[in-house]
Amino acid sequence: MGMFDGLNPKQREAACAGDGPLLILAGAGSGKTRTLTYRIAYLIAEKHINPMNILAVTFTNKAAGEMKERVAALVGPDADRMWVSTFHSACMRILRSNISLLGYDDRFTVYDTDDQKTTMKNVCKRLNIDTKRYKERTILSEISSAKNELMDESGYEKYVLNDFSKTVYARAYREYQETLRKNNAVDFDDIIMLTVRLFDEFPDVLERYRERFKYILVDEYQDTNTAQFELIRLLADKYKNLCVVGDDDQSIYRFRGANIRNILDFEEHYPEATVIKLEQNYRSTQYILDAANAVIANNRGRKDKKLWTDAGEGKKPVFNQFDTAFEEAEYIVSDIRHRNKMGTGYGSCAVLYRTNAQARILEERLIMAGIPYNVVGGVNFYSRAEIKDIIAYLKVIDSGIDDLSVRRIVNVPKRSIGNATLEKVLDYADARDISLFTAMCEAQDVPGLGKAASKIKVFTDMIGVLRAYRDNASIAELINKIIEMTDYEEYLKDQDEEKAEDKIGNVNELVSKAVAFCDGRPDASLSDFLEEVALVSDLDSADLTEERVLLMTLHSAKGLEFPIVYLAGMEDGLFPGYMSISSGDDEDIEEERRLAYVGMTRAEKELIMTCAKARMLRGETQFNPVSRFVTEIPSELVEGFVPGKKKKRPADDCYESDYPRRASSFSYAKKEEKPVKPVKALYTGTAGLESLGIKKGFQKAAEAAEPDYAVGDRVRHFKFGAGTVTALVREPRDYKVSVDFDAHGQKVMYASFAKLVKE
DNA sequence: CTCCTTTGTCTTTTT
DNA sequence: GACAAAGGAG
Repeated sequence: MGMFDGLNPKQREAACAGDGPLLILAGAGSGKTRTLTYRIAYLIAEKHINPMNILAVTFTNKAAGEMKERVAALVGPDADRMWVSTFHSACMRILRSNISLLGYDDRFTVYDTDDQKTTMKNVCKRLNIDTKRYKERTILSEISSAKNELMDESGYEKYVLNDFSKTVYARAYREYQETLRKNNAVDFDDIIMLTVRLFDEFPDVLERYRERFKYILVDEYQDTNTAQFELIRLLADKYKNLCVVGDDDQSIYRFRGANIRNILDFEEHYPEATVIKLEQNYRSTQYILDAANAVIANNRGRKDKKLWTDAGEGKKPVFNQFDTAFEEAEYIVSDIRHRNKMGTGYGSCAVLYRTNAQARILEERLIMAGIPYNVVGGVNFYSRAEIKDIIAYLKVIDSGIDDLSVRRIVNVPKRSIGNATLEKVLDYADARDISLFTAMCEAQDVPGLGKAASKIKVFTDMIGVLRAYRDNASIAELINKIIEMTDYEEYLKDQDEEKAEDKIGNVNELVSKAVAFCDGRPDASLSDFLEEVALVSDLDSADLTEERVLLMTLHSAKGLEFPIVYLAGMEDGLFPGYMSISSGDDEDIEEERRLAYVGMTRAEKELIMTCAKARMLRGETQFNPVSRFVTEIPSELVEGFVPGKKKKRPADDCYESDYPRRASSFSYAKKEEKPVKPVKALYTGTAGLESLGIKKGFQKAAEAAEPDYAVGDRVRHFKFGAGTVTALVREPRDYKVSVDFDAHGQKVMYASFAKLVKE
């Protein structure tokens, strides 16, 4: 069978495995997507499965698009009839035709993170929840976790009975959910949870989809959360033709509910499962793989596997430490420029980092050096204010049920409709149980409005005109009409002359996106467009083919590969992040380590790791030691001096002896080490840290030690000088200390970072 | 009602 | 250090 000649024996075994549950453990760069694609092709071409009966699920739209394309290349247009989509868009499709069973209108909208936050703010106001004590974000993430665990508001209330500190969340959850329902909206997590509920409560619906999707394939299975797991389980339970592909070592989305146990316990869920391991790596050279293997080996409870390659040993990974983040960026940029002179294209280089904030300093240096680059991720295109404004207009034109959108645009641009007016209309709407927009249409009946009623009428009339206009115009034309009727460009210029140009550009970009969306599907409705927009991120459209250096977070880099990879900011406190260090939960550090593994295995030919001794973080200079992930690499596998590298120590008894020992944290060199200065010409030298009056070393943040000062004591801060302690509050992870500084006034800071010295 | 100033919070990561 | 939200003045 010629079709499968391009696969290695293991890949072929996986692609051509028989029916029943199948787990493909695919290490980084082992041809995972390729194997999955061929498996689908095998089902269609060899087993003559009707493509209609196949459901392939991925996490990103990009992955879905690529897979569909690749399958089409193998089996032809038949591929169009199968579902290849993300969890979210698959569920959206199911909900669109069935959500009325759950009591929602089938023209429901999807709230993004911003919308959720606004909603929660209103909820807190209504329930008199003190948002100083319970932040909207915290409440929302609690609700999100609950939904990822399939706990609806009633379930959560029961769960909370054992924990009174959480009753506030339970109240907020219920009110939040009611608000969403009133607005006929769902959030991201609802999309999955409601689909599961639909299947639970309506077995006939489930049965229909079970018959439809006789073959199910899931990519990146290690990133599924409980709700997604349950969804797949329900669908696959009848025929059990479930093929999942993943790598437990690349599970990096625990923070948003991914449950690594889903992949680790697959064989327990499906005892009859076939398991195939893909361990041959086609991406990197041996040194890089060895280094990555050495790091990930420090994690416990992983599926045993070891990547190998026949690509040759290649070059050793390189490590360099610098005095400041500025010098680090300088080095990376000059190294890229040097390589470019030697013939390496800019497009071959990628700089990966832990947090988006690190991009800025790198960008500055790249601009100065005149090197073309792209930053992937960061602020999502669709969450920019100007785009959200236009989308809100579209949503109101489309349905008007969604109060949130109405409130967003009612006074944008300024129409002299303020909060007081809005509150009156809102009261009127509440009393009658109608939507805000409907109430606004009856503004003349709303008591106490006075002149404001006519202002509202101008607005509702305009929406009316736009609605009429929509009926025989394309979406792009409609957007242009909105801009024209609202004088939106004028509004942007009034706001900020400088930024206006960019923003107008973005709005035009949205028009192009609308044109592209309608291209090839003339019957697409406004609702379809809005749905697409809700589920798409601009990560999906990132162009990786240009000859530009790419900057992105480690998370965004998953699934990609580059000849030259820089891992910047390899510092304990940044990567692994401060949060994961101080949480005291090993799982957190392990997740960060998997992230390091993902980063290292992106490199094909060369891996360059860098870090800085001092770095500006949250407005304060932080001094961090070399990342433990660097020190976990055996020195014979690294080029360059790793300071603070510990000697092997006798095993402590924290861990069972058959697990690799976790590297101990926060060991740092006691003696002064010479800074690595690979780029002598650029290195300007910095005064020693000590001269700034700072004690060297990283203060251990976990288990905050009680400060040796108390309220009323005189203390000294390295930057703010002398002051008096006015308050000392114990917080879960640290002491929060308030100091009244003689020269700088009142400051509140965390004790472990403030490094206050008692006088 | 709007504009301006001040204050506080934030930095993980995103479908 | 950046940006949003809240609060106060006109």
